[in-house]
Amino acid sequence: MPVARPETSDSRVIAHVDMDCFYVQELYPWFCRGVISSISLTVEQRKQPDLRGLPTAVVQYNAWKGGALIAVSYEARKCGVKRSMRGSESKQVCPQIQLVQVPVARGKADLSTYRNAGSEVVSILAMKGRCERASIDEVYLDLTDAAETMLVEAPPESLEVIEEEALKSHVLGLQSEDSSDAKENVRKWLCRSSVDRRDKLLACGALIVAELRLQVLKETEFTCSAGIAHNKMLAKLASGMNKPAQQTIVPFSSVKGLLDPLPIKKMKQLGGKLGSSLQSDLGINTVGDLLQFSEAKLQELYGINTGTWLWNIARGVSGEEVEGRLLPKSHGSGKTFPGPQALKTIASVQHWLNQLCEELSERLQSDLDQNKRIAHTLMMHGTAYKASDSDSHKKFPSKSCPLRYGTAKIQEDAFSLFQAALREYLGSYTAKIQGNQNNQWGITSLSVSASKIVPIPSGTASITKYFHGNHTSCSSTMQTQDTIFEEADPLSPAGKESNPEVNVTKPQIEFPGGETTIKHAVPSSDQLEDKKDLLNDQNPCCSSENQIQDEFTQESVPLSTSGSEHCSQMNQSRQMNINYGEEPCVITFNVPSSNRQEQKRKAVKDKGTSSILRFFKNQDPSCAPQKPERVKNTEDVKAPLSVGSQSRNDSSLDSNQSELPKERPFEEAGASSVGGSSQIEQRTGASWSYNVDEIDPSVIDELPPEIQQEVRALLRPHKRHNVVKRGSSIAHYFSPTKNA
DNA sequence: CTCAAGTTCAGG
DNA sequence: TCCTGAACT
Repeated sequence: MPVARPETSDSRVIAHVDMDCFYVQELYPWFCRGVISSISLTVEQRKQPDLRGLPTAVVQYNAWKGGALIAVSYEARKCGVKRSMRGSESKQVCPQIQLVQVPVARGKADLSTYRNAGSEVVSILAMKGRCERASIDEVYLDLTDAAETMLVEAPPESLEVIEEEALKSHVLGLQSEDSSDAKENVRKWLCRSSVDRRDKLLACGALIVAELRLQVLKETEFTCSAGIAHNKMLAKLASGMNKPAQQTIVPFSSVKGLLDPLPIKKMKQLGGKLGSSLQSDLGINTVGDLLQFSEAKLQELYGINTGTWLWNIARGVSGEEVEGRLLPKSHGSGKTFPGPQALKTIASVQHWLNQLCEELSERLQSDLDQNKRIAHTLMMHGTAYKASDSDSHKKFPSKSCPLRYGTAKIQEDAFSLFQAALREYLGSYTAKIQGNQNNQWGITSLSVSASKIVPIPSGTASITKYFHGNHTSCSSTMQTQDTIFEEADPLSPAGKESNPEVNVTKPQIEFPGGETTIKHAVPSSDQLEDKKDLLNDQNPCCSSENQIQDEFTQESVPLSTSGSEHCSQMNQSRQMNINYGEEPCVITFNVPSSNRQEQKRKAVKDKGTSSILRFFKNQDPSCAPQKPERVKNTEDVKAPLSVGSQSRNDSSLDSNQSELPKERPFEEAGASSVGGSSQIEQRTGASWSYNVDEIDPSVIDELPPEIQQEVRALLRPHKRHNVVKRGSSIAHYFSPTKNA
């Protein structure tokens, strides 16, 4: 008999909150699903309040056929306007339609407004429990602790008044939802005193979520819909059931009734190919239909992990943790160049890469300033076609390299990556890469992204500010800053006391394959002939090589001290770099703070431990990677930043030519080819010896909590889905073995 | 085991 | 559509 398994997850209280906009929703019901649309609408409403109630659509670009619709208003739909129509097409169907444009910057859509709006809301929702930002407008909350606290200190039945908002909850399985006394029924349900503890916890969770949603409304004018259930999957499912601005509770006893008739494609990971395979392979349509298949059978068909996952979700079981993460793991910027717009010259590719990198760099700088995080990997991806040629089906490869801060360097590195990729794409040495009109290739999309973002010690914030404050006025300080982070230890996913040697080999880790690979990855100078003015005397664009070399020198210095302290090198090299960069300033060496040891909630989490002390208070601030305060918007520094960065960065095809020479003097003075490293060596060497005395070179546990958290997170990239822990029968699902 | 690169999925 | 981001292989 298929029954949802209790296991440990059943007493958790998980909420999924999906933003929408209530007052907007009444006017624009189609906007219920996202802050993106809501925000753009709000902005537009302020500008032009007349838009209310009119057939409206949000459109991206208008160059070609009026742009692409990303959101269509209810009124417009009545006119027959559909998503995936072109703007001009919608005009034909609905001449009076109002088209609102997504902001454009650097020739591409700019979503920073929406990202910031999402951050605004997240910062409020994150206050009552562990919060995971699941997308630009969704979060998961683990409210277990808060709900348990509430149950002890102020259970619903003890309250004289229940929030109106909570009374408007939908309780799956509760009778007479639409009767006139629906709220009274909900009240009774919430206040039942002698029931399953799990339901009482959900009731507490519902009260908390209701309050959170009200607070979001008050402070941001956005509304949210929410689902409250015992795991993420169910919460997510529930949050979409009553929109907008409503919340839905899934009592344990209603899980089966919810899932059994649910079309399989509605499940979170089954909307695509896997869902289709399920339908065709098994001839099923609902989640309930899945119950008849054994776990072994599902594993046989779809692999160990997926099979087990399927078997579990069909029973409402999902052990996925709510990750305490409010900030994105990566930043990216991309653009497509469909059809005739395909890029056919190196110059045009470089132009667009520069635009993309400019945006990326700006966002990275904001992240650094506001969240004190550094990204360590730059990735470039593109799609391309090849006119004829044998293997025209080959895909354009992605390439990555260590990320160096500074717009110009990012641009330079991204361009190098592109050239390496193009070379590979076209085959070893197809002489004609530099394209003119008669090219055989075209680039139909480009994107750059930054990942492996880790926090820097909080004490260095002042350093960051110091340089940030100065770098706009003087490019030398900018250069200095670049150098700092260029040198920053990548903090690659190593650094566990178990194998400290890994740190020593870090260069290889950062750029596997060693030098040979690197040489291949980096375009050879002869291929840059057409752009030699770009890269001339500088060590030919080999950003990667520079990076490697720098890191080698960086590592080689400490090596001279002793070989036995490798485990601490990671910390110290990081510290010393910062010290080095900060030389003109006052700030003292930053010893990893050992307080705030509550850091890794993992330790406290699993059982609902006695960490229940507060109710309706800021709970466990460590869910925020950095500060318990607000999530910093990632890009509201645009104004001050653009003054410096935009002016010094190209807006034309060959801007690099004017830009690079400007920076080169500093590189040559400080870091060109061999000499540069030596200078760095000296300084870092000095800092090193100093730091060695200052710091107890132990291990990871001595890092600041934020670092620890991040490092451990890197060490434990979560395997696919769920599965309950310590559950007897399904414990083996955690087996590290991968399926094919 | 980790990594880079490829694929899939989900949103607005 | 186009753009963004996460996760799995």
